[in-house]
Formats: sequence, C-alpha cells, structure tokens
Amino acid sequence: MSLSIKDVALRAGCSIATVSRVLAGKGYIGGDTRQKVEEAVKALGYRPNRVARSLRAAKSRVIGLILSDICNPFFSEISRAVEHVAIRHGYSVLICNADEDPAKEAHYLQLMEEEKVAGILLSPTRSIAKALDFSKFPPLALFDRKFPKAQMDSVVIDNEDAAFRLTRTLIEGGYRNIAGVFGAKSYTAGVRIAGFKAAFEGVEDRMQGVHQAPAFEVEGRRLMQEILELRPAVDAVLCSSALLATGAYQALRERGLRMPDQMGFACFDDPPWAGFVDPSVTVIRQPASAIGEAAAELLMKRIADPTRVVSEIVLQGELIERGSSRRGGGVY
Amino acid sequence: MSLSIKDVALRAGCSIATVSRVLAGKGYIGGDTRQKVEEAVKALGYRPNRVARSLRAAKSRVIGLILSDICNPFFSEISRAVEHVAIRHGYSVLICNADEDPAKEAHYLQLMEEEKVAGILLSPTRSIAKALDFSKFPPLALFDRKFPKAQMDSVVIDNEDAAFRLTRTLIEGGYRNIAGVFGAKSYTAGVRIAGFKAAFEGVEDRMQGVHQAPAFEVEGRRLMQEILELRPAVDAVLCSSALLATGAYQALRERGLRMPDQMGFACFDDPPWAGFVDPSVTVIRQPASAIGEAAAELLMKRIADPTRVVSEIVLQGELIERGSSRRGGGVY
DNA sequence: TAAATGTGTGTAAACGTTTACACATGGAAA
DNA sequence: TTTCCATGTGTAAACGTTTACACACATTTA
Repeated sequence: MSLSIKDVALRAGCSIATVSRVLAGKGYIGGDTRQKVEEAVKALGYRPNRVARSLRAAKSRVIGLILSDICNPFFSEISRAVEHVAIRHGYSVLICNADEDPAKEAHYLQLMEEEKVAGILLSPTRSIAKALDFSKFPPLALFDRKFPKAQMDSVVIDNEDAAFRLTRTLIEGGYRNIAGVFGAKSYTAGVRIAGFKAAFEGVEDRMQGVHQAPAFEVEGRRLMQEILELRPAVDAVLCSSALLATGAYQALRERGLRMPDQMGFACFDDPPWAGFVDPSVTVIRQPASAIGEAAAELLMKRIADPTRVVSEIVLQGELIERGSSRRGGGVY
Repeated sequence: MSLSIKDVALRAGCSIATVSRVLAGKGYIGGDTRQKVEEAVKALGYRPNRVARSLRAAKSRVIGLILSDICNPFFSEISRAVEHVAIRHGYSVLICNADEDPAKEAHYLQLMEEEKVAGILLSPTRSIAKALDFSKFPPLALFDRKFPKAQMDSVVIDNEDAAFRLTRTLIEGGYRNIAGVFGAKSYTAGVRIAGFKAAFEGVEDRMQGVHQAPAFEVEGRRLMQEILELRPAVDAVLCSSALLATGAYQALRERGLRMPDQMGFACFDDPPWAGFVDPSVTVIRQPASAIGEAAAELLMKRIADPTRVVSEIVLQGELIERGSSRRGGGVY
C-alpha cells in the first residue's frame, strides 16, 4: 500500500485537511505546522495520488492527444512539442493513434472523456465532425486539420497557399503534365487540392489529375505506380505529405526515372532524405513544432478559461526550392 | 455534471451495486434486471468514469511509456506497436519524452507512480539504474536497453552480434580505417561498442576509434565533422542509430566525399533515405514493431501475474547489405 | 421437515483527495 | 468591555466506483 495524506498527517501531528492545505499552498497555515508537514512529507517520501485528485476535481491533469499516425515525422514532431508544453504546465499526455480511421478516432474521443482528461488535442478526420456532439466533451483544440466552419480553437498552416506555391514552382520549373498525390480522409487534403488546382490558372492543360489515398508510405508507392501506368505523359508529381512522398519516390526510383529531367518532384514536409538524394527535393517545410506548441498553449488557455474567445491560428509553410523541381538547370 | 452509475440505477429501478455488477458481468443477476440496466445505460448514454474505477482499484487502466526520443523513428514505431497491444488489452498509453536526460527520466517515473499506472515500459538511460528503488514501482518492462544484471522483463536485440556483423561487413568491404559513432548514455551503446571492437580481431589496426555523443541528428553531424578533422585517414564509418547516421551523412555530403570509394558507410536502423541515396546504405534493420509488441505483451502478462518468472527476450537485427559498404564493386 | 445450497439484490464502507463549514484564539476597532 | 476580523485548525462530506456482507427467497438434499 502506498502512502496517503493520512500517514503524513499522523506523523506531522495534524489533520489531513491541514496537510492538504500545506501541499496546495492555500489558506492560512501556521509557520511551524507548515514546517512539520513539509518535514513529514520529505521523511516519508510522500507523493500525492493524482487519481484521487482527479476524481475529486472531476478532471485530471492529463491532456489527450489524438494523432492520425505517430510514425509520420510531422506528427511525432508535433507530439514532442505538445508534450513539452504540457509538462511545463504540470500536465501529462495521453497519446492515441487513430491510424486515419474515423471509427478509432471516435472511440478514442470516448476514451478521453472516460479518463476525464482536462482537454483534447485533435487532428480530425473529415467524417468525425458530424458524428459527435462536441458540446459534451472536454475543451478541444484542433491542429493541422480543422472543421470547415465549426467555432473551435485551431492551429493550421495556410495549406491552400502552400500547395499553390509548391505547384507554381513545378509549373515554372517547366513541367507540362503535373499530377498530384493527396491524402484521402482529411480536411487538409481538400484544401491542398484547391491550392493545387488554383495554381494552374492560365495553364489548365498542364494539370494531370488529382489522386488520393490514405497517407501511408505503401499507399504513396501504389498510387505512384498507378499514375505511371495510367498516365504515361506525367512528368512531374506533387505529394501532399512526407509519407506519401517517400512511397512515391520509391516507385519513381524503381522505374529508374531520372530527376529533374524525366520527372519533377515536390512534396509537403521536409523528411531528412529530401536533402540527401540527388537531386535534392523541393518541399514545403511545415513548422511542426510551432504548430504543436501553439495548439497546446491554446488548449491550456481554454482549460484555464472555457469562456475565452475562440482563436484560429494560421501559420505559413516555408517553401524550400531545391533541385527536383526545375528542368535542365540543376539548382543544387 | 456527467452521468454516474447512480443515474443508471435510478432509471433502472435498482441499486448501484446491481448496476455495477451488470457492467462488470460478475455475480448473479436476474434476467430482467440485466435487461433494464442495459436499457438504461443505452438510453442515458452512460459511460463509466475511469478515474473513479482507478481510485477504487488503486491502479488505472493506463500504461506508461517512457521514450528517450519520440522523434526517433525507431521509437515512434515502437510506441505505435505498444499502443496497439495496449488498446487490445483495454489499456491506454501515457507517453513521456525523456530526451535522453536521466533527470527527466526519473521525474517521469515519479509521475507514472503518482498516476497509478498499471505498468511502465522503459528504455532506461544507464544512470537511472542505481538512482531508483524499483521495488516500489509498478510492474516494469524494459525495451531496447536493459540493466546489465537486474532481474527484469526486457526485450532487446542482440546488439553485440549486430554491431559485430555490421562492422565485419565494412572490414570485408575493404576499408582499412574504420571509425564508430555511438550514443553516449545508453547501455545499448556500450554493448554495440563491444561488438564493434570484437569485429576487429586479427585486424586490430583497422579500428580508428570510438566516438560517442547523445543520439541526436545534430550530434551525429558534429561528431562526423570532428572525425573528418581529427582523423583524416578514416575511410569508413559505422553509426549506431538512424539519427546519428542522418547527421553524419549530412556532414559527409557537405564534404563532398564519394561513397563507397572514398568513404564506406553503415548504420543501425533503416531510415527511408538509406534506400534512396546513391549508393544506398548498408544497415542493420531493427524489428521495432516486434520489439514494442513483445515488450507490451510482456508487461501485460506481468500486470496480470506479478509473480511470473522474469523473461528476457532477445531478437535479431537483420543485416541489409547495400552499396555503401563495399569498395569498388557497387552492389546496387 | 429441517438444513443446506443457489440465486438475486441492497446497504454501506472504502479508495485518497479537496473544501465548505464550524470553531477557537488573538488582537484591533468601537 | 464588546464586537469584529484575521488567523489557524479540525470534522465531515463529496467525487464515482467496487465489493464484503447481509438478507431474502427458492430449490435441492438428507
């Protein structure tokens, strides 16, 4: 059996209420009482029971983080940032992997509620929006993806603009048949597709179609193979995430296609290999840490003051132009 | 206020004990009572309060996972596997990032105890072993790294053998001045260094020293620059992790060193870029998912039966020989 | 027929906190 | 002197569960 506040009270010669007050630093406490309690705490090595605290307070000092895929470096960087902020505020982080599956996502949301987390950080799939009644949930902040019109704290990058710029880079790089590979389930994908399409204004004939699949490496590979098969004219590809890009790049390499001449390439996120391969790959670098940090801070504020005005933070992606997106003149 | 078992009892017209029994599926329950309770649960949308459960049971349905770095793909793959196993057993996962810092690690261990987690999964830094009295902790299972002699459930790969084989590959690839880059704080590093050294039996003069630093990308880069500076004769490098390798590879590339002729290269883990770069990189692939899964299963069993016999599982790393480790004859 | 066993349900205590309330003391203001 | 407020401490209830114990009734066993 572990120690309780009772043991401390016994040793310090006071009531449990007094011990609690000393620990919480609230109310009036006599100087020598405080001393005796602190002494007892130290001597016994007492540590408060967070579960009991949580029950009493009706909410825990834990925040929930629901990710679509923790193996996606973009999300692992986010979770790292979230965790830092949380710890700084005295919270810990319950992480769940939704695997891009709306059913799992809904299930985890339930779980979080049962665990009485103080707040939830979520990067929602598209379908979840209608399925749930969020008014009954703990404070919620969205990151990376958001609901089209819901009033909710969120941190995203300007995906439409980023996709637009990345696409323009390929167009200006001299490619004439550009295909896009996007995620299937997310709000983000939709917005990026819009940016992608918008970039073709005036050169509509250069767009070679939009392809979608769940954002996993194998899917990127499969999709790329399919594109190569179905649309032999394609001479450039834009990928909507590092994972899709990794798979797509694999497929390209297996075909032995030379970049940047035979094939142009650009993607979202900046995986380590993007800088290593030859030619190196043009990317939109997403400020993952900043996103995670901002979202977590937002959530902390919302927890502290649930009536607070809703804020939607939009960050900018950084275009890093490298050798894979310009025909002829290798930049790198 | 959220619903409690009381509300269900009221609606079903029975006592809270009965509701609890129906929910737990324990004890004798009359057919129509069961029906009425289930009906009430559904109608009200009642979900049990896990915090209260945890308090009563003196432990929660949460397991703690303490990682040295969630951004390390090796560890994110592990956490994904752990989470799957946990969920399957009705547990959720509290993830903490120790950042290779023993102090943080100790702090998180404390936190886990306060949260009354049912068990802890840990990849310990070397220094933690003495600092803590593990007898007072919840069930603990170790992965990736273990304590030299402690009796504790653990899952590791045969690091000595893996390092040995990887080093032999470089030696047999024709390199004459081989340096090693290893992590600084872990048990793993020590074992791998042993394997590295053992591989030079008979050709001791080919070993060009062992370098150590915390396992981050920037450190790998720094260390590699240092080696290039201090030991110009070095013609091959072995890196002990993907992160160190990524940094080291960067440094090599910045120097414009051609592989595999001017420089041989091999590393632990199989990051995506290892297959992309030219020549592609020879690696030891660690079965991260298998490690995570096995460790989590071990922990589940330990939770179910604390008196269970201790098991130490050793998996094998898979040597993937590619072009970066053989002089002259490009394999790929 | 009496005792034993099986089935179904309720009462109340316990888990470890926090906190409203009550009470006691001392000094300052009236 | 009385009243009032500030200070310090204790008692007990509450948070939402689980479960030991008690009880009631029905059926089986001797």
